[in-house]
Formats: sequence, C-alpha cells, structure tokens
Amino acid sequence: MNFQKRKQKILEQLDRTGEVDIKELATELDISEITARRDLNQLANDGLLYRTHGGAMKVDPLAKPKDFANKAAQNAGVKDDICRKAAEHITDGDIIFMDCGSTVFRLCQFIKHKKIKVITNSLPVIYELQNCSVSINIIGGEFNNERQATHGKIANEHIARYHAGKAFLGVDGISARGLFANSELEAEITSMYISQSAYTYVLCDDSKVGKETYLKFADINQVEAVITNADDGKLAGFKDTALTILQVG
Amino acid sequence: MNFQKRKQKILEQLDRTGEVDIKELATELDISEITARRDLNQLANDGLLYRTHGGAMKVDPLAKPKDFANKAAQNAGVKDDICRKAAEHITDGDIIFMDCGSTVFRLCQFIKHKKIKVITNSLPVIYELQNCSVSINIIGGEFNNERQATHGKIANEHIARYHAGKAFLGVDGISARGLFANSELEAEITSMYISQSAYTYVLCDDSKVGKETYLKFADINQVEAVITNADDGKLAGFKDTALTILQVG
DNA sequence: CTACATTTGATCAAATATAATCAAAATTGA
DNA sequence: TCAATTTTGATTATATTTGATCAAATGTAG
Repeated sequence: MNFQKRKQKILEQLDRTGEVDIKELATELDISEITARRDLNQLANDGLLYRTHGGAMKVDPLAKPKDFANKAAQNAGVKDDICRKAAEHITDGDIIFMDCGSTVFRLCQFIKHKKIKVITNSLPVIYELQNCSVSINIIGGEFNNERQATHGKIANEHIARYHAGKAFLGVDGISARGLFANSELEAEITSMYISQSAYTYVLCDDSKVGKETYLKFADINQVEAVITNADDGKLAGFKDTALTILQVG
Repeated sequence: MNFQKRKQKILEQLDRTGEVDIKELATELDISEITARRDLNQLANDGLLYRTHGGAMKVDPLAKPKDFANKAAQNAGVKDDICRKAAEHITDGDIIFMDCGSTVFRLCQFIKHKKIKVITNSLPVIYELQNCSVSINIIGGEFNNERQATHGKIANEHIARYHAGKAFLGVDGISARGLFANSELEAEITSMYISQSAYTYVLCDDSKVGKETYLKFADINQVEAVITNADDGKLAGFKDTALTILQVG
C-alpha cells in the first residue's frame, strides 16, 4: 500500500462520509498513526481536505458558476484524477498558463492554496481563483461567450508578452502526429501558450487520445508531457516520441 | 466530535432556529458547558454569531463585510438615477469604455439589451454583461482582487490599442480644478480611458463633487460631461468650465 | 437596593494529538 | 549487487483540547 493508493482511499472515504479519523485510518489502511498523519498533512497541504485535530474533513464544496459547471462535471472523476496529478507538478513560485477547457478548469480546486501566478483567458478559472493565494493575470481581448474566454489577435499578443515555466492545456485530439483542435481560435491561442512556456502539459481523458480531428495545429514534439487516463494500448502510438506520459487511474 | 464538526452543527442550528443555548448545546453535542462556551466565543470572535448570556444568536446577514455587491448597493437609488441618465446617451452601435467603480457597475442593467461593444477592466461588469446582446472586450493584465479589476502597465497598453466613442468613468473626487483618485493605479487607467475616447462622461454622486482627494490626475477640460445628483450650489464651481453638466434626481 | 441564581473567565490538571528526531525498512538507480 | 534516497515507524518532547473548580461578573426577583 503506497502513498498514491492511500491517497485515493482517503479521498474516497472523505467523499463518502465527509470525515476521517487518524486512528481508524491507521487501522483500516494498516499503517501507523504517524503515517496517517503525514498523509493527511500532505493532502491538506495540497488543498484536498481540511485538517482537524485527530483527523480531517472534506473541503467545502463550492458553488460552481453557470452551466460551465455542468460541462465540467461530465467525466468529473477522471478529470479530477488527471488534474490532481497535474497539481503535483505545480509548486509555490511557479508561473503557469491555464487555457479555457473544461478539463483544465478542474485544476483550479487543487491549486487554490498554492502561491503561484496564473495567466489565463478563462473566465471560470478567474472566477474560481479569486480570493485565494493565487495571483491572476487576465489575458485581454474579445470575449467569446460560448467558450467563456478571450480569444483572437489581441489575446494572442497579450500572451506573447509573457513567459511561463509551465502551461496546462486541453486539446480536442492528440496522436503521435500532433495536436488537434475543433476551431481556429482555439488552435491559435493554444499554439501561443505552447510557444511561450518552457514546459507544456496536455491534459486529456482517453476519449481524446488517438483522435485526429479538424485542425492539426502543433507537432507532438512541441509539447513535453501528457497527463491522461488512457491505457497502454491507446498510448502505444507514442512509443517513438519524446513525450513524457503521466498515466492516472 | 472535534471543534470543526461542532462548529458546523452550531452554525446549522443557529441558521434553523436563530439561537442556541449553552446547556442544550452541551447536552446535544455531548460536551461540557465550558467547551460549548469556548466554541461560541471563538465563533463570535470570527463574527459568525452574536454571543449572548447563556447562548448565542444569529448574526444579521445584512451586516456582512463589504463585498462588491454591497458596496454597489450603497446609495443605490441615486446611482441608478445617474446610470439611467447615462444609458440614455448610449445607442446601438456604440463602442464604450466602462471602468471598475461601483457606480459605473450599475450602468450594466440599463444597457444589457443594447447592441454595443463594451471595453472594460471590471470583472463584475463582465459577469453582468455576459449572455446578453452586448459584446465584451476584456482589458488584460494583473488582476487586483480588492478592486475586482485589472490594472497596471499591460492594462494601460491594452486600452491604448483601442478607441471608443464614449467612456463612462467613476472618480473619487471632482472639482473645477480637475479629477482626483485615491490610488495611482486607478488614476492611470482612468487617464488612459479618457485619452482613448472621443467623449468622456464622469459618473458621480454628490459626495464626490467638490472633493479634492489624494491625487489629481486630469484637468477638468479633459472630460466632456458629468452626470450627478449634486445640486446647483455644489455645481456652481463649474460655471466657468466647458463641462456639460447632466443633473438627475 | 439587596439577595440569590446564573453565567462567565481564569487557572490548573488530565487526556489527547502533534512535531521532531532518529533508526529501520523499502525503493530506486546505477 | 551495492549505495543513495525515500518512506515508514518508534520514541520523546511539545502543543492542543477538554473539563473541573472557583472567584468574579452579570442578570433577576423581591
């Protein structure tokens, strides 16, 4: 029983009962109390639970804005797994880009407590990260109501003025041949994110893996890592690429 | 039963019945009276309830600290009058700037149905105008949580790239000698709005008229009109200026 | 106002949880 | 395989939480 596995079980029970107890946890997971404590502390540090004396409680479920929440809720379990993994790669002091997809949006909950700078064109992300330790830089430009984000020439130029250590991006399709998008606007801004960040993570669930849709906008070697729940079979195509693959679930 | 959990239960009961009693609390939560007292004291200290002898009462929900909505609600009647008048000057096809003050925010309700472009640095304005006939251009840059808006160098440069027919701005003070602001950030972005618009309306209630506070950032002849509820006496100082004065109320 | 009951805060003691330190065990990478 | 690193657990010291007692403050009734 390693840390990752315990983490899952703890979060699972927390989700079910709303609370956990150090002593019970130690018994159930067959670990010492101090290890249980260490686990809880780490999870609390990642903002995934509230630490209490002798245990922990579920973190407040927050009211999600508008219908975006519904779309974001589709496949939420998998997306959360992906984002939890992504959050492990974000540390205090980081400057990161976040794009406007529903997957990337779910990353917010895991980074709220971190002392980082987020540059984003996504209104839901902005909304979610106000009033917390994250400092926000809004990408200006024409606002697209459907995507709840800014896009276009001015937005692209805005991004071009910044550099970030990491970018966390969603795509509509990814294969060994490159990254694919369903719209030009989306493709352009994603390209810009990639070019202005030192290290790019692509976040996508298995439905996007192997999919080559509409518009190819980047080669696979332009991004550094993909975080996904796809299985080895689906990922076999990436064998010959330099891509770092982070599997979850 | 730890403090966090008791806190939940206490606040829950408070919300239901409006009050709690030390003795009952001690029995129900199976804690000593002194612990119940300590809990109530701490919650009172956090402003979550009113401490009374022998128990506690629900705190007045209207007395919550100033979030933007409340601030915007202060003096709402007057501000609405001012904004209603301002809206009369906005017609389909207009491109307008709106700044991030609480007065200008109330203009939103009167322009929702209009077919115009709004360029703004105010997050509340953006929220208010989504999903309606107004097309939005967001001014990018670093987000200031207190003001719920973007400010700074990049924001100013963003504005510099656009021109609008009209600007609707709030100020912290206005007199025949010029416009005044309580912060440099605010002053700079307002100056930029003025210089990039053909016609500038200043929206302010009578408390701002004649007030010369902190930082003067523009001469009075740089703006074209002021919309206010101030009376003739307060406005007498503007007699010798070219300013168009639109009185309401 | 006085007398009485109740509530309260302070102090202390006991129980419990936590952090710190260090050693053992497991994992990792050559 | 061995050495280095990480993870885990035992021990001890520290901190927190809780409850009991009691004097002081507050509220109530006459």
